[in-house]
Amino acid sequence: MASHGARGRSGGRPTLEEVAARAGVGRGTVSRVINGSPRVSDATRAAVEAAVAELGYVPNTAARALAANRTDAIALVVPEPETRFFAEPYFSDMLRGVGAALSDTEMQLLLIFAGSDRERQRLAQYLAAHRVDGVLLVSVHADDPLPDMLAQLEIPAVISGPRSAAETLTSVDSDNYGGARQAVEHLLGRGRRTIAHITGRLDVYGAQRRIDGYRDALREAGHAVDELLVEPGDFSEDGGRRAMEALLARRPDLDAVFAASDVTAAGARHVLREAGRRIPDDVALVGYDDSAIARHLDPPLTSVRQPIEEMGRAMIDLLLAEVADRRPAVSRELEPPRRMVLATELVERASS
Amino acid sequence: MASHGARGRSGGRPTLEEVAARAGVGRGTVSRVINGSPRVSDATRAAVEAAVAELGYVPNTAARALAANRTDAIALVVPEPETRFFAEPYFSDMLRGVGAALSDTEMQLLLIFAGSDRERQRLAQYLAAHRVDGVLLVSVHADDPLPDMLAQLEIPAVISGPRSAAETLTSVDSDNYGGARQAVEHLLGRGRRTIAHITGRLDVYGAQRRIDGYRDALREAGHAVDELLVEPGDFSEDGGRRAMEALLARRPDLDAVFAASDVTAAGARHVLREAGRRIPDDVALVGYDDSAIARHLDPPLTSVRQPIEEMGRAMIDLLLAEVADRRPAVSRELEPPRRMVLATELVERASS
DNA sequence: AGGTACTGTGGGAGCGCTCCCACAAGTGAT
DNA sequence: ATCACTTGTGGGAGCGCTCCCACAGTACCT
Repeated sequence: MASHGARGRSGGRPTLEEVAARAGVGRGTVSRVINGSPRVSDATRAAVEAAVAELGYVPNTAARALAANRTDAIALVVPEPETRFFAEPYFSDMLRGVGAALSDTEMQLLLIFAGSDRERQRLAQYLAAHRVDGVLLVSVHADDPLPDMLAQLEIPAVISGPRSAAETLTSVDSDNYGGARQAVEHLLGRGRRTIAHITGRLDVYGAQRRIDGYRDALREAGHAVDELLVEPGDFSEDGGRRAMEALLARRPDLDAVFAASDVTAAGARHVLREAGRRIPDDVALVGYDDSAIARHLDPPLTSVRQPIEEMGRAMIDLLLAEVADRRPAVSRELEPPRRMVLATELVERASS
Repeated sequence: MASHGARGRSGGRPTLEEVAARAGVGRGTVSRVINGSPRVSDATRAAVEAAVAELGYVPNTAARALAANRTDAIALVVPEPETRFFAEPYFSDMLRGVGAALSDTEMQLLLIFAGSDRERQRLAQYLAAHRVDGVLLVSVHADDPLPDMLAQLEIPAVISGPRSAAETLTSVDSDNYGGARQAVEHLLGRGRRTIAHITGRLDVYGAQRRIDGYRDALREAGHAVDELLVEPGDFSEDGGRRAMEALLARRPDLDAVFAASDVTAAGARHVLREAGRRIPDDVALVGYDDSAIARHLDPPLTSVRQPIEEMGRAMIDLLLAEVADRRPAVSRELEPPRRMVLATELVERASS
């Protein structure tokens, strides 16, 4: 390797200093132009820009990061194994939204999986080294220590799907409560009266909100809520199957099912078919997520769509704002966390 | 914000200097310990490690990058839109292999999509800024300018699937030639004599090698190669359909088809069915890739498996080596590019 | 005329590390 | 005892930038 002192002398990449010399101005002025400061005269700006173009100057990120104490990078942390990431359209939609929102920014996006213990270990190191200015957290379980860790390191973070009503991080969510109401009101409007609900995992806040929406929609329509019609699931197909069996055994007279996810609905559909119930003639079925599976089910599944791509966009907007007006944690603790809730949309198909 | 001078003074992250003071040694010694240099006595090493643990020291990446002129990051560049990345198992398998090979390294992996012009623009800037030490290139077309750009910037790179026999970059590939031979020899072994080949895109080197393998296998078994049995496809299902129609029209007596991809085979299967040919009774069918589609086809498709995960691992090994013994480009040009070819495996199923 | 403000600019200091040179201390051959 | 290495260590210089202070120049009030 070349000797240390001679490293970037002539053949290497041009530096700020060289651009300054070329443009006949000082280092500070070039820096101001590069960073878009308004305190530069038009003539000077033009001269600097010409020098930049002539030399093909590109700022050295490491030097900038060191001097300015920022990295211009944010991480999308997925606390799941990679397999799930690729399997579920949720993540790719989210990534698309995030990517779009970031595309007119200098910010660089890092995708970090933290499914295994080992990966979590690496992530902890990574965050401790402050290698990103902010973190996007998706699909976090209620007892995950990650959010606390971020708070302690004072790294700005935005979470999709708050962990509880008392979420301390800035959060973006879809309107789980409203979405559930839409589903139930739709079923009521179709003349259904005995509407069951297969819930999601009860330790997921969004699942709780869907239950609330289900109950309130019934109540406000003047129906009593029969707890025999509510059966816990876990978002999985198998869970949907088991829940449906339990429901059919308890209330064979039910005429509609609202499932907390499309996959759950697919499991329920299977059991209903085996029991000889026709969909939607005997039992109407509504799912949640409007995932690919909803379109391909037989019959196509009515489902509640969450605007996932928009959520990704919103998360970036909030995170960038938080990174920009980063303040001492003290004053931060006094403000309530920012929240954003996006509307859902009922997509009607043949199953209801 | 706190004043510049006071920034990292007391509340902030510990620095090398502080660790050195704590351990009662010099800055250089701490640096040696951190970087695993052997030129440190055991006692000193222990003292430094204790200080590091007590202070919770984590090296500042930006400072290290600036001083050492490296980033400890490499990029996996995918010159495709994100959608394809998520749709094709090829990429997720590759990512798994790459991730595994990297997991006991300090290297950080960046995933960069360069499907649109805009994204390519960003990538160019990114590379010009030397923000990564090396690049992994997957799925590059023959006329892509990316490799030249990398060469000019003197950024180490490894390509999966060389663009031609004269590929100048270090490359990792599966044995397309051998894989095709396996497929054809298998069909010959099953007593088939009139074996057609639907090729891949002719501008893809791997597709050419599969054609070579097909021809040589037939020739060496003492059969003449009938060019009427070779029809160009493009790896797509539709291409497979069209090619199969052409082949059936020209040589209705064919008794086997070797397709250059599983998707192509699926298209061919469709046409064969419509023409009333039974698989494998009338026509045996073999695909390439051993993708999910092969398992789910009716009948399940015999296919040539490429060890994609291993290829990912191999790419990392080669790239890290290249990054490690980075030399002036001059001496580099004198050596031939390194190449690695991994064996394929025929997975036999009901279609042949 | 003097003050006050603002605009535009140059350049010192410093970010936290790595690299390398200098040098002390020990080891063994002559 | 001298020389020649080797091993371990400290610290200066420098990586390329940002931040900020200082200051010249101009404009506008008293």
